[in-house]
Amino acid sequence: MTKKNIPRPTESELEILQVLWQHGPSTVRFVNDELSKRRDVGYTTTLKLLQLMHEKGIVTRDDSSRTHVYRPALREQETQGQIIDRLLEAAFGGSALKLVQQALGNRRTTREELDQIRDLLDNIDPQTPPPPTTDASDELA
Amino acid sequence: MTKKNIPRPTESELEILQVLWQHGPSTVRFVNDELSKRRDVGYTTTLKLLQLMHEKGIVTRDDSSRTHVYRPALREQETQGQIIDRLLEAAFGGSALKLVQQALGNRRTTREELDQIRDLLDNIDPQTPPPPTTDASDELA
DNA sequence: TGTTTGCTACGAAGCCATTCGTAAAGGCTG
DNA sequence: CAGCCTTTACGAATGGCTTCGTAGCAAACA
Repeated sequence: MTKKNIPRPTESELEILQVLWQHGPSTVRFVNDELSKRRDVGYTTTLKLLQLMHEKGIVTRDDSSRTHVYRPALREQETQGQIIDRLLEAAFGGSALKLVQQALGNRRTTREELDQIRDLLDNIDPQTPPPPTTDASDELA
Repeated sequence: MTKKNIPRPTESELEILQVLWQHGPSTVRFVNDELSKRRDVGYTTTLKLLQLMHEKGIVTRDDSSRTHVYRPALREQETQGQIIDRLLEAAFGGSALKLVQQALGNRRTTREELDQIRDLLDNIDPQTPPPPTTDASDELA
């Protein structure tokens, strides 16, 4: 199954991916310890999750030694991008603007972060061609 | 019934909420027609979804006439805000900056939207006092 | 008035995510 | 060596989401 088909990580899987992204290749024990800092989770639960993720191709593992070492098979940015895509469609009607407004509006954001975002904005090439607004309001059913 | 506890809408429920937010109070038929523009969905499926959402308190309905009229019980901004909160925790380690970077970085965003975001930034009161930075970078596992 | 159409209610099935219990095996220590 | 600890592998139970089929009823229509 060398599928390009990237499985969409569940919420639990994302938690684990975050640990792996942040700390690099990790054992089940380590991942579980990290997760345990945030919530109650059994060791075998974490193990099972990692095994499933392995089957799905979300992580790879080195099982040459008895204690397996897992590492992410998905890159952080790509994955996050995908998630945003979904969210954009699912909850924001495709409007990145609305999403950013929400992310920044209802939240305490530091001046430093705001500045960083401004920098980011200045480095974006605006996509001049506004997509032909597919206004389906004239259709009927 | 009158639960304070706001249930977190599922993805399908969000689709429906979007229709209601956008078009106002709607019948099952109307919602289903809207959903059908995007994907294949049976009438009774939409009906059931709306009934469940009603039970959960996600929508209210007027059943005084034979054809019931549903309307959202959650406000768009609040709901979207909640969703962002979750996403922030689940996938972005709580960093709104990272999220915004992803939302804007890998995406075709129009100049107009970028300008609007700049306006938004200018109207945000930055949280100048970075609270006693709980810098966890020295922790180990 | 009898038929057809449209609507709601309900239940059940299928699928997936999550959690946990238990067993088997390797390795380490006393 | 014996026993304990850690690890992996499974299997199963649970619960939630989604979908659909069927039935009953009301309204509209010819």
